[in-house]
Amino acid sequence: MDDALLDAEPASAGNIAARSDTATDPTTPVAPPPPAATAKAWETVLAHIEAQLAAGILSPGDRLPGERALATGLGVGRSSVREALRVLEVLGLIRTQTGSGPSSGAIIVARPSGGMSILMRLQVAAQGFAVADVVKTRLVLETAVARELAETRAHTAAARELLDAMGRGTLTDTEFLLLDAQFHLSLAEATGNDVLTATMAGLRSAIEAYVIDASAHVPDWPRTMRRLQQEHRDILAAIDAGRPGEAAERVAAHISGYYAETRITDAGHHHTSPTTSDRPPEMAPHSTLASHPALAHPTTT
Amino acid sequence: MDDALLDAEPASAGNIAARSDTATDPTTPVAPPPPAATAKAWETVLAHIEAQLAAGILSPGDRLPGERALATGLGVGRSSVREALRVLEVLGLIRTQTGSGPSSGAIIVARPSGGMSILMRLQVAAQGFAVADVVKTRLVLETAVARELAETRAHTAAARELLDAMGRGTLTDTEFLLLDAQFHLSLAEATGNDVLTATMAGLRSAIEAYVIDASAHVPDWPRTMRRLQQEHRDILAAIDAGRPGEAAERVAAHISGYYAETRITDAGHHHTSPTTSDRPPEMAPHSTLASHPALAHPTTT
DNA sequence: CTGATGATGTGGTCAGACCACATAAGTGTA
DNA sequence: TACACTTATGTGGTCTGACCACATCATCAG
Repeated sequence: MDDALLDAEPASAGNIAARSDTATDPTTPVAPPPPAATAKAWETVLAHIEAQLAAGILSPGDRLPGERALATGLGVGRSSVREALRVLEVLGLIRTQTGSGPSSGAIIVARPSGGMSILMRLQVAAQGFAVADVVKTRLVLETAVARELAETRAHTAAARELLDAMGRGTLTDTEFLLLDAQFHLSLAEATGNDVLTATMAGLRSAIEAYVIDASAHVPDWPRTMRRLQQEHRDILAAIDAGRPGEAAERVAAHISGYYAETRITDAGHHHTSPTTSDRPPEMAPHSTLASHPALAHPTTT
Repeated sequence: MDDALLDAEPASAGNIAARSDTATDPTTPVAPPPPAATAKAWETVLAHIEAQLAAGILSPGDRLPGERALATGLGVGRSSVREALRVLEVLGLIRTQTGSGPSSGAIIVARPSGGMSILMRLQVAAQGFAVADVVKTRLVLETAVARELAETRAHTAAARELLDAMGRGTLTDTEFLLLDAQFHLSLAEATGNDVLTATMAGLRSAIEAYVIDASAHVPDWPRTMRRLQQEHRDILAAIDAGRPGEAAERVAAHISGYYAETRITDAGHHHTSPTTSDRPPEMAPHSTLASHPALAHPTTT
């Protein structure tokens, strides 16, 4: 059955980004430059795998053929295969592992949160996304999440546990904000909507550095922390009580309140208010969070 | 000034995923295996570029050092550099071009829509995203878009032009749906929120194949097309008249109505209603759209 | 039956070599 | 001098071959 995974050009044709060069088949008369320029080798590989995913030939849990087999099967070099696999890995579609045995090689996983996070994080870093827009979008989504949870009386056990964890002991700002992120994410997860959950995870990840950095500038952090914690309790109470309108309002106030207090949305984009300071425009916070490797595939989802 | 772009370990330390091996600097005492296993070479490259983006050293329009320079500068092989650059390219952060001169090489662009699209499209293909969840999320976002546009009386000229284009002449289903997608996207763009716009583009792209496929099963397509077109006009009218509630309601009805009619949301995920047919579970539509290369970076944004 | 030991196959990485391409510099004319 | 042509030069794109570390599995001695 592995043969199907390597069929580059099935007789039925229609495969995207087929490579006519380097192919040993003399029947196809090269086809001058049909639509656009010739597809790049790594795009061929990516298209091939995407087609097999879309056709259901590959499903989560399945193993991809080895890099060498894919290369020879598609008529490309192994390095091109690797570039495509690297993309798939970062997007959260496959997981690679060295060694031998059933769990080695590239395996389909379909974990979108990691890819969403790195995408949004990098776009914010590269000034493609304004922090203010990230916050606004999060506001829209999380308000809808709270409303839906209240309407459906969804299970919020995970959120409550995180709420309790935030209440126990004295936490540093970073520790609290970590739990805070998990709390908000657990609300999204409670909807059962994976798209929503992954998007929320990405949005949060994109501005995480800014949030943490801003907490240092809050005058009375313990007081702010207590207020946020109380707001969390109120939100959860409104959800559990089945009051959609109140839940949505409280979420909106919670989010916009914090960002207004910390003025996070003032930083980090092209059209930024220039009145804040005279440093080189839009310096990013820290820029080096030790716990922030290039790929922080969150294990949350 | 290119020197800064190659500084792998600035004296201030703190760089993520620093590679102590192959480095010719004997000052750093190797640091056994600090947190986890050694970072992969391509992660080193990615982290290095991300750090420079976050620090503002790299901005849109800037050129990255050449692949060979980057490789020697970071002490990795060129293939590892390429894997990192490939990821950045797919995520819409850089654009590469062969040849010489100022427009060649890798250039920071920060175009998020393409990356968002391929991410969501692949996740749907790999069954990480349920089509129903994509539609639900789109419903939430686009409802908010319509409400905001009506509240702010935003400019909707682009949307109106597309509306007119959809009205002219007789269009095939595919042509109409293409304009339909652009119409909805233009609404998102009108908000000026790039995050929202990119997300909407990704969501649409993820289910585009399903939408087109489903249109073939609509019994009376010209009638459906006229109805959709009328709904478009009503939505735009509500927005231009500044009636947020009505605009939001009409958008919600428009979207959920179409997907209910075509039953698109019945297909394409793990927990799918098994009663529909007895084909191999969840066959994707077509799976090969000739106009659908692996990377369809939309030029819309 | 058990434990050590090698064979096998995986991804991860690097070095080197080409190619196609686009610009820039040089060269030759008119 | 001005213009056309030719030749470097440097870019990404690709392939090949070679290692390495690692994890499993088959083998074999005890």
